[in-house]
Amino acid sequence: MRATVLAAAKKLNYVPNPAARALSTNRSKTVAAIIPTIDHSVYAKYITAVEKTLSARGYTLVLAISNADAQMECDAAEKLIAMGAEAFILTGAKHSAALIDLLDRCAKPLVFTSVFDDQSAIPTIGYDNQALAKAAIAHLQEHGHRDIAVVYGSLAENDRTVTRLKGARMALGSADNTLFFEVDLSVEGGRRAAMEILNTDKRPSAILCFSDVLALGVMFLLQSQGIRIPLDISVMGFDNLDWSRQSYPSLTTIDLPASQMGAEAALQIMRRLEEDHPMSSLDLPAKIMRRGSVGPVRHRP
Amino acid sequence: MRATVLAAAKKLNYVPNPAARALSTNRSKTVAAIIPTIDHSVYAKYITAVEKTLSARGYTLVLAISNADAQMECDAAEKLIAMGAEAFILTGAKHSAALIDLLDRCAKPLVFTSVFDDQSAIPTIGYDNQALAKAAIAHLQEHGHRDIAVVYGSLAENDRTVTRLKGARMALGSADNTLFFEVDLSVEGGRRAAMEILNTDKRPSAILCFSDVLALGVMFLLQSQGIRIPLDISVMGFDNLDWSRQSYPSLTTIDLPASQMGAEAALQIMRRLEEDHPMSSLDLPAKIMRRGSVGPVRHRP
DNA sequence: CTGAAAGCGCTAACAG
DNA sequence: CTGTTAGCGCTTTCAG
Repeated sequence: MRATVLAAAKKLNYVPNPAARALSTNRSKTVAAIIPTIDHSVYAKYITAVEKTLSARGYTLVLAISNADAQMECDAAEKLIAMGAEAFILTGAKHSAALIDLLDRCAKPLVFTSVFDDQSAIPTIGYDNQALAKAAIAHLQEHGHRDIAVVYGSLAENDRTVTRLKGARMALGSADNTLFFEVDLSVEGGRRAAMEILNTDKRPSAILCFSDVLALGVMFLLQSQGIRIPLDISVMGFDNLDWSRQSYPSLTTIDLPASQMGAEAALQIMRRLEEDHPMSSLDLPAKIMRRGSVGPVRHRP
Repeated sequence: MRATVLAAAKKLNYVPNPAARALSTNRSKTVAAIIPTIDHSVYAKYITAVEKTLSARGYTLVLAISNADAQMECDAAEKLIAMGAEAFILTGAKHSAALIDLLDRCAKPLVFTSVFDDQSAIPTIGYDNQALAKAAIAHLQEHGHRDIAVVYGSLAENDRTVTRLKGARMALGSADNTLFFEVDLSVEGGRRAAMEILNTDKRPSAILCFSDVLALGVMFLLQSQGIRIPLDISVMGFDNLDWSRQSYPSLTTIDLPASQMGAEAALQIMRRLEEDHPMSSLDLPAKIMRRGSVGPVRHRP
């Protein structure tokens, strides 16, 4: 009987109307993610994993782009609620109080990604940015580097960068021979930072970038000035983007578990939605990729 | 009266239920886009523009990723229809007959992007890949290059690449000293192609890549071998990704109107949906960015 | 201009 | 196990 009806439905090309179903069940099977920009491999990878994981179980991802602006993020969230999003995946741990309050009042399940924080009241699925930055500095120090420059994108709307910076500062201790450069999170930003670095009195022997994108800009500029990497200056990145292994020289960097993070966030959200399973923070493994752009410090002539 | 109700609604935090509205009006205000991968700046930019344009007018983008697989694309479209997508934006002009048939039967408005084709029955919003490839070859020829290698990603599921290749072949005429390399569309692919190129008997004086991503891999490999760009070999890309101006040397490439394309596609879809305005193909301007990676041919010693 | 009611297509609860 | 029915929250139509 059931079979005959199903067969007839198939023959008639019947497709259930999702709006009617959503209205009746009060479930839209839609989850929202808001990312600062799609135009960065690290977000692209993570969102790809979210989309795959969600759609494999019949859920739909709706995506909004905040341009790293807290106000835009909040506006986007309102729209997404109005569109029927059942849960939210936000990038980073710092968001406008209005947004958190809104999601709380609407009782929308919520996860933060790209960070791991034990203390957070809201579950965080990501990595320990502070520890990773510390590890990066330690890696440079193991190679004898004492004069290190740190390059990063805007601190204003990016708490991951702030946390990494804190970690780097801790690892560096009271060494005040460290140079810090805040630039645009872009290849051009990296280039500019490197230009400034070359103009300083005491050139650092290593440059740590909080994104491979910045590191690429740094490498391009150093090469254009005939500076050898890592012989003259070592360069280290963050993200482990696709090209970083193939670059010349290959880039020493930190591999972030972007895909795993997206999949886990999606999974936890769905379990929360379906079985009311409580969500919990997750510290995903990241690791240093030791490659060719970091070498031992060379003593100056 | 109207005002008092509106005020009360605001005070009570009333949000219309989108599912009920969709059910009642038979309109979801949702449009679907399917792209091969999100992890390529050129798609990321175009999708960002689609999302912005759509959401500015109260529409929602639902995104699916096909991994450049016609079957996955078709499956994704079915899901998207079941989710209530009202119209579709597909990348490229080549899709499974089943998919086109499906969208036709469901009477879903449809546009193709990333290509412009006068002859297409379905509106195409993009650029003339064949003409652009011709122009690229011509640009190299103007610099005296006669021995040219062409590097591109998989032809199997990418009609833009096929069209570009056709254009390049036409511009090259009967010159059979041209080398063609089909590789993975990645930095690693570019690296491999460059390795092969260096191993050929008669090294070309210029390498044209149908993506900046490939060009980056080519440049990395040439540099690792101590080959000077453009002195020893010229390199040309396609896409004009962010970093291409900052690379060392800066990459001569073709600027594709990715953002404009996304915005136009979204706009036409919405006009079609709202005013039944017929959609029409659009040939958007692309142009050669003359930069540092292409130089005059040097006669061999 | 305001108020009442039907119905969009589905699910869930309940009756036979 | 099958068949019937109420109702999800909105829009639209029609009556007052």
